[in-house]
Amino acid sequence: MTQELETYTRLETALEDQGLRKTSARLAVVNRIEDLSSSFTAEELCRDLPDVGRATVYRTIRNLVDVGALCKLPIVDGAPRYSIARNEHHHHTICSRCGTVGEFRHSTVERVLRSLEKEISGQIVGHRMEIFITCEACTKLDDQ
Amino acid sequence: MTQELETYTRLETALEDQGLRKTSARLAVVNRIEDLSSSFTAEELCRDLPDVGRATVYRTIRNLVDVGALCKLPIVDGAPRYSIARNEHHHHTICSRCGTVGEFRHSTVERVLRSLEKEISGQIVGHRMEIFITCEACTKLDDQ
DNA sequence: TTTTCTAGTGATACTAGGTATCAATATAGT
DNA sequence: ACTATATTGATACCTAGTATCACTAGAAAA
Repeated sequence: MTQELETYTRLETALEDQGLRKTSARLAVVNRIEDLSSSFTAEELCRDLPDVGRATVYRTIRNLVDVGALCKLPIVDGAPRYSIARNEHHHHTICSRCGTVGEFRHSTVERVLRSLEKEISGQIVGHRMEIFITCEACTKLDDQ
Repeated sequence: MTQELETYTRLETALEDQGLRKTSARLAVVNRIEDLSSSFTAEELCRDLPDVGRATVYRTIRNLVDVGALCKLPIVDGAPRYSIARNEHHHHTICSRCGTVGEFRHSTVERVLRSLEKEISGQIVGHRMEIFITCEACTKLDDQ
């Protein structure tokens, strides 16, 4: 009984929890996502993994989104970007230059929602908040 | 000099302000949008206006979005929905059943942003907030 | 370890949503 | 009415994503 058993990554675990087989194709997708450490589009992932079929890449992404391991961020005028969900409930920062996605939590957002309940007709069932930024790396590029 | 001069709608005015010709195709698109009184997708508009070419419908929508007369709301797993922008700065409610879009303004959202500036690395250049609801009409459908 | 059953794969064809092209046409100014 | 040019819309094309289905590989039983 070694530490090896602990080396399953959180995405691998997400697959297991779904009762999905750990196939070489799925592991390739999952490993690539974890190597990226940033957000990505489905097509980018396909390009990075030419030996995995497009259909499989899309299917695996969908599995991971369904189980909550990935967030799918709709992008106006572009393909949705995916990022690993690190916290239970959170919001995103998106760099409008390079597309890098970050996470933040803020209790005030939830408080805003409660106060809005009165002025909104209908029942609130969810919300989404994104903050568009110029990230530090892109700001540095400007300064040069 | 009659009141007739006042009958330009806000979308017609938006076209004029762009220096765009008021062609019959564009007026058909604009009138249809104003008749709708709700949000719509580009394809819905094409279906409603079979005599206007698809390209023209899409072009006109793009013009109106560019000038700020329409809001383009990205929808996860679906075509973006458009709604007339009635207020300068606002956020949207979206009924997750029927897609109806509403507007709301809330000063607290802006206050949240200011307090977030400290904990976010990079410069905030914009934001977006959407509240997903079950609207009253859809709630009534449930009750039956 | 081989067999067997089923989940998974990936090439292909397809769909939806949207844009570029370009000859034909409508618009607005003279 | 004439003319210059903005606009149109049919067409072809593009990107993103899904359905199909014969084939393959994983996992569990024998």
